[in-house]
Amino acid sequence: MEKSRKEQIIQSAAKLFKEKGFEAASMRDIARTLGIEAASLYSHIKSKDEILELICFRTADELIKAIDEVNDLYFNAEEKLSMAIKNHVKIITENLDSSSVFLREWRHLTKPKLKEFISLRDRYENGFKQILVNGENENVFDAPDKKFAVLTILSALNWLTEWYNPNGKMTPDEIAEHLTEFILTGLRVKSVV
Amino acid sequence: MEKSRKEQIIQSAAKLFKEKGFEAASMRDIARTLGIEAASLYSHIKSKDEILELICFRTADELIKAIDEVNDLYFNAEEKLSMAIKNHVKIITENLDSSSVFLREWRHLTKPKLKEFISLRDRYENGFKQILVNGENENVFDAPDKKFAVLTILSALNWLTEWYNPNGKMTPDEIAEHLTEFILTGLRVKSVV
DNA sequence: TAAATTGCCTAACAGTCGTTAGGATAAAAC
DNA sequence: GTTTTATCCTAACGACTGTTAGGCAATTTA
Repeated sequence: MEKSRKEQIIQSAAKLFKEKGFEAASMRDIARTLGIEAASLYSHIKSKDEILELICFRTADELIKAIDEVNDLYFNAEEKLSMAIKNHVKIITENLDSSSVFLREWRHLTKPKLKEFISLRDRYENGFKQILVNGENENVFDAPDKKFAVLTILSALNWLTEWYNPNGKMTPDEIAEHLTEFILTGLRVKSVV
Repeated sequence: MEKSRKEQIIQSAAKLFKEKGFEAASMRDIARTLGIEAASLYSHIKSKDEILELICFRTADELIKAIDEVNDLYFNAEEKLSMAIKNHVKIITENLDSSSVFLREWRHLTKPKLKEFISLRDRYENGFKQILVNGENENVFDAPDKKFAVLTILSALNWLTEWYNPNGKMTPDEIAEHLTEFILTGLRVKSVV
């Protein structure tokens, strides 16, 4: 069975929102990619805003589910961080369009939903923060300013949407490995033990 | 002497483009913040597109000038990287609105200017890449995939526009220091030498 | 003092926007 | 066989978009 019309609409919209931005992509643009008229979209969705909400909140839910799982399943902080990064990279690379919209276009969410979204995002960041606290207790991480560290880590992960190419040489897992290595040990030459 | 009207327009536009996005911010919005009519803007600027171009290319020029200077003035790779990061943070934090537009809204540049912009951005990235090559030759950096490393570093720097608060506790220089430290040595506990 | 320039105005343009109303057609469910 | 449901259509709405034309008043220059 192929995807429901609604799902097709959301997918097309995500691609266009990514390419042109939420405001610049019109309902008529979305309709055109599906070979129908703009008015016909409204048999499947309530509004343009609703499409954006669906895209943003789905991705948010997926990320939160992943970080909660990691914090539940693993004990070791290094392992936790490594898994969290792997999951993040996986979710982003497997849903490039939605992820870009999630990261770039959430600003266009309207009032009540916007607040809800931001609190979800904060919750995700706290999941990462928790890992850093764990790592400090285990004496393997050194990050005095946790919030700063989390934002720096996530920024490195999120920029993926700007340059990741599904046809490139690196697989998502390789990217995750590189990033983990980079985040853990930085640029400096590793001393031979 | 206060800023020219043109400069005021660009500044107001940058703020609005940052807050609402390029497409969502209208000429009437910009005019309103200056207490004039939208049509009056055209005594000072050619088009909405021109405003975006001015914002994007100014920031690009400033960044490129800074990286070229660093590569000219310093020899030591670690010092170079540290200075490059410091300059980047300085430029971004001192021009938060323009920088956000530069990073987020450049997609809306139109055809010929868009290409020009991308090549400037590439040139900036190459400036950083050069530093990593230096560091490898000096045997102080270990980054097999230079492009990957540069993108990861820049992503950490660029996310600043998303969370930096001029009224926050950290000064730009402190932020730059933290970032340099993070990029150089990562999260891991530093062994006592 | 006359001429030119600057900075703004009102009015309007052609086009696009998201969305609704109301109806047609075909397939699925009862 | 009738009703429901899904999917699409045309036509139109009011609002808003970037931009131009043409003119008025004040300031600066010659």
